[in-house]
Amino acid sequence: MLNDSNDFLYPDKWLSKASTGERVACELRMRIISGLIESGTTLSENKLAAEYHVSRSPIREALKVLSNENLIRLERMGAVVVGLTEKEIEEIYDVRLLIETFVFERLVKNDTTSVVRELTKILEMMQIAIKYKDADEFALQDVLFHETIIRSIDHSYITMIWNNTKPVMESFILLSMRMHFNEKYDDLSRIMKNHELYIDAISSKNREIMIQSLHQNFDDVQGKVDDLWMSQQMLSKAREQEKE
Amino acid sequence: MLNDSNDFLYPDKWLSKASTGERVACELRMRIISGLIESGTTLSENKLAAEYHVSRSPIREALKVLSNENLIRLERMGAVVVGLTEKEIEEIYDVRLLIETFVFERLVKNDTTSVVRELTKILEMMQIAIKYKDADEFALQDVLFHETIIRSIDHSYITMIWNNTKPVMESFILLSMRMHFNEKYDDLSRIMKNHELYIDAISSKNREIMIQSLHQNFDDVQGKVDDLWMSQQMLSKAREQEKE
DNA sequence: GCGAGTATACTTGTATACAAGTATTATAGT
DNA sequence: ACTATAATACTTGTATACAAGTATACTCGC
Repeated sequence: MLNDSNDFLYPDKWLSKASTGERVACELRMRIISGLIESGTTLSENKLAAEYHVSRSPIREALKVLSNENLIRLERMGAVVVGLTEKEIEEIYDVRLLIETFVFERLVKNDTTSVVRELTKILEMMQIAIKYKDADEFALQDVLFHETIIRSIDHSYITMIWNNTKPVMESFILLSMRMHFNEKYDDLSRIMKNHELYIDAISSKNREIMIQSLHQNFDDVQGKVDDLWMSQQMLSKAREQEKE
Repeated sequence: MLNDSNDFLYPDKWLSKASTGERVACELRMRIISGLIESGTTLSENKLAAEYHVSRSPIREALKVLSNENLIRLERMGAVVVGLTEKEIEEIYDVRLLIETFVFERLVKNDTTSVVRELTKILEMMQIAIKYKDADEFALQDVLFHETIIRSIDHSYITMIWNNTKPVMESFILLSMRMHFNEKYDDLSRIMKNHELYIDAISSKNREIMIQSLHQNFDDVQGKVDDLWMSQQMLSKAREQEKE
């Protein structure tokens, strides 16, 4: 049932040390964000357990996780899928803008050389990922880039917010990258340029550049949002045609 | 074992519709924040299950919740208590400052009359709570005040952040209020004045007043932090003496 | 044909059972 | 006395079992 038409969506190697529950959460998350599971669908623990060939324990765990991420709503009977509309994606980026701005203000008060060094390393990794056309790796490094910045100030509650938004963000970026990677090289170089700008802002502690970079980043995303949105629409149309 | 010296810390009536897992989470949260469970302690699912006379299922659920709130760290063997130091409390208020500022910027773009009306109602409830010296009710309404503001902009990810920080904040405020309520009436009137200021800022859409109010609020908290901190120290000293 | 009431099937929440793995402790050998 | 190895006791993760509650559907009465 699960493997009828699609392979697993989430990269296996990222799940090496994950428990069954985490694996299910990742898989469900991808299926929800990609639109394979439509908004409004009601998920039942029993059915999911049967589909994934596991017991209800890990399923319950996964549903709790997804509920925290606002992808589903746990109700009396069943978990209804909230999904990710354009609105939610904008809201996630609101949050990222908010915390990255906060982090920047903290960051510039201290020595930033070690962070800059780490970020530069990640940037080079991203370059390699482009070279070998590895969309997943590129997405991973992209997320890691921002995570590195955010964790650098050692603020447990900012980190908490990051931890809660990261999975959705990561999945979203992953899907976007897979769709774009082979077509739009312009986009990729723009993303790279923007990340360089980001590093510049941090190393020079220049607020202006920072804001410029953040907005640029947001614009980048906006395009991806539209595309993902369109692809979801297409998927759902395709499904409707199947039903006929 | 559990009821040897202390009654339950969390108000029973707030748990009317809660599951066992939620109840355990609330109780453990209060015990951690109050310092009854010291930082660094390792909690075992089995022992907790035995203490609370429930099975491991709800305990696991509770530990996941507390882990999300950054009160414990789930490790290979056991969950180690992180606790709430002065640093963490400041960090929570960083986050609240961050999101309430964001919310204000959104709020002033729309009609605020209905929110102001709700807030005014809550303020009157707080006044009644003072009149009847009901610290718990006062704390509840205080938290509800801020929740009302935050939820008013209907931003799912800001709401998510609130949901994740609320329980700790609520417990913390609850404990603070219980300690202060009967001693410092000055504090209470200051808090009330500040909430009025908050409402003024929203209804007049005045950014200056808003910032003033937020900072005032933070100063209020700072005092409470010191006191709670001291009380934790006292508790831990008392425990050491018991051991002798 | 239609409405009320009951029965059934499915829901979650909690308890228990089991398996795999890890730390600690005790014992045996040097 | 000390080290190494083995055994034991305790850890989590997953599966299964059971109970209480809810929605649906069917049947019976009108």
